[in-house]
Amino acid sequence: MAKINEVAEAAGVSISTVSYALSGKRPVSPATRKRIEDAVAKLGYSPNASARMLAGRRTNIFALTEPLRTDTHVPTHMAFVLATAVAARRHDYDILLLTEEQAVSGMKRVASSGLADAILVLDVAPDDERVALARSLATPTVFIGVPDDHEGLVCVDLDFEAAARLAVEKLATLGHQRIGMLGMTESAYEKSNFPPRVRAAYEHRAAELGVQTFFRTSGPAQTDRNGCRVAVSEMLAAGVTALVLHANEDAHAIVLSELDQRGVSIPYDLSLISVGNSFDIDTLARPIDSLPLIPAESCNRAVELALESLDEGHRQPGLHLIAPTYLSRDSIGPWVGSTSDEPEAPAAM
Amino acid sequence: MAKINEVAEAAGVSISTVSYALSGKRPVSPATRKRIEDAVAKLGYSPNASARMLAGRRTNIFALTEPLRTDTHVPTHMAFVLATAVAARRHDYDILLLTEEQAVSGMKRVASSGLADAILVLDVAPDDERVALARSLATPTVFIGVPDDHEGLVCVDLDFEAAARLAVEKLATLGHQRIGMLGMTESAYEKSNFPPRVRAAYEHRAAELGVQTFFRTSGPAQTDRNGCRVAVSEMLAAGVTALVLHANEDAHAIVLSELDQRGVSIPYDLSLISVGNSFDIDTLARPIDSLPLIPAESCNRAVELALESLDEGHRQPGLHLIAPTYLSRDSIGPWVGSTSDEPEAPAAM
DNA sequence: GTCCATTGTCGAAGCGCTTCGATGACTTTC
DNA sequence: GAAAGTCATCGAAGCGCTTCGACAATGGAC
Repeated sequence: MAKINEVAEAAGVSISTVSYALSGKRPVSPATRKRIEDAVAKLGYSPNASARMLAGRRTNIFALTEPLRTDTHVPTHMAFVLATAVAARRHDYDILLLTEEQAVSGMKRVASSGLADAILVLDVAPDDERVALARSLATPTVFIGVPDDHEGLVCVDLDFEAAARLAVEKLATLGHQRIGMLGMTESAYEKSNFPPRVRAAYEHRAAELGVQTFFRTSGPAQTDRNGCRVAVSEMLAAGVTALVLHANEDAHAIVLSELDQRGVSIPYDLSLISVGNSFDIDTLARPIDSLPLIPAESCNRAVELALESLDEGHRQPGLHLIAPTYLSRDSIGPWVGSTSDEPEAPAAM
Repeated sequence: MAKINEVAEAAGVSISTVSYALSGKRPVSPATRKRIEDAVAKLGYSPNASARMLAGRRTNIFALTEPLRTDTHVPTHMAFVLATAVAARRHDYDILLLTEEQAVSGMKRVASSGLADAILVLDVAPDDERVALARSLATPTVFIGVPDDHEGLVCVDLDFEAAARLAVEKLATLGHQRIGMLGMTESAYEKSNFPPRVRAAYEHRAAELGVQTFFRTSGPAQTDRNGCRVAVSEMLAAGVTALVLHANEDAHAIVLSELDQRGVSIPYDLSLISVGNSFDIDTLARPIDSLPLIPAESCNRAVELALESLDEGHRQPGLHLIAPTYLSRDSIGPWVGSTSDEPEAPAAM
């Protein structure tokens, strides 16, 4: 491992000139630069990370706190971890993992020892204990996900409410007059203020557009196979011609199999849109249109925000909502039922 | 962020005394130690990681290279990542993530910049490109998994061959005289020398014990639902009274559902043992006895080996095979069939 | 009382970089 | 042709620790 002074000697210049040539922070003449580059290549020089951190007061490391909760879908979680790592590397940053208990205690440690320049928070819970901690830390912290109490924090997430509205608009434009939403579990609507807001956005936009809405959860505390089936059948019975899904992968699969079993054809008998899904929609038995939560998008934005907040003072808390993107899989179509105001029995019932 | 000199001043001692008091590398009188501890507590002092790295020539960071291959089971992979992080923290080490392309290029970067003290290699392929790289690096590297060509490397893994032998012994002791193995995919037996060795160990030990063996793969290039079913039915037809599974989770599930469908009762009609499974055996429809590959075990050992190889010179390449542990789930029982040497048709057929 | 160990503490020299201010060597300007 | 400005480069002072050698102060051996 060659050191910077060896490069300087080999190139016949001073140490500082080598540093400036490599960082580009001050101009260096082309001739000198060439000699330095040759020396670097010849010696296989690579700056020592520790020395650089100490002198440069920047570690080029982000800590990633990610307590893998028991009810978290592992592949989705992993997708976020990987997306964060990729996004960080694009800006020459590495990711230090803080898992399990370290997710909290590690944040303190990393902040007080200056091991990381910023902390990225994954798998955010509505009442996350890392919220209070983040407020007490001097190290910039970015939440990927929005906790209920996000006062003073920097948070990134998909604009779920906009996604819900967009889904409603799509369906309304196609003539649907009765639509349903299969939501998350009941407990999700009690424990957090976020799912109710998505539901409210859906209902509010539908009301504006004169569309009648129905709503069912996908189970009491966790996705309930039978509950989902009943929910779907009830909404179909109520004359719903389109369904918005704001639920997990299991619930999607259950709905699809139930519809398949009933001979309900998508999109002819029923239009289907998923909002805020973080799993891969194309692995479903029948891929459907979606307004997905894309890990890469959230993580890129989070990394950018983390970088911004490194410039002291530049630290502006706030919610950063990502505009939803519509992914078409031909699962929605125009409403072709009776033109009466009171459609009673859809074809499939 | 208080610095060490502030602590020294507050305690009325020199900087070096503070350092020694905190590291314990030289004796410090109880009275002085107390004053220093008080000062540390009062100032909330926490040593600066960068400075410590530079001066101490140790980063207390392990790099973890983990390219998530497309055919890797994500939750299993995640279990290894988490186990590594936990094991590292127990020795006061943090984990730096090297994912995707960075899995290889990151190894070089991390090694040449001295960012990590050692590199841990996950998701090892038979012909892993990181093998050659590891040999060229001065940074100690530990493989969690064994590549085909492991000459000169430090590798940790379950002793799969011992596990296979142990499974055979268990069954032989219970009186089984015809046993079968459902192995991995065909391609696994062509591309790597490792699955064939497990098969060979199984066959060799059976021969020693006078037990007749059968063998089938679980598909050509990937687990094949139908292929597995046929394999099971063929082995049952051949009079097999016990089955050893050395396959992925899907294959296990397929075998169980096939047996269930045929009314084959475990362990009365058929004994079942899984060897080297890295998924949670208890999430199967019917948990079965196993000699599992336990992430925490491999990762702990890997971390210990990494630490050992930090003491220069102490670097002894070698395979470190972990003795298998038998996990009972009551899926094996004594052979109760005919005592004839040629059992033709087991009860379930 | 002298000599030698032992113990606790200190000062200073790094670790390998970054960065600031200074200094020549040239150009430009009037 | 002197004053002012540019440009490329250098030297040195850190960054906040660890660690080595030195050195009083103490205690025991004789």
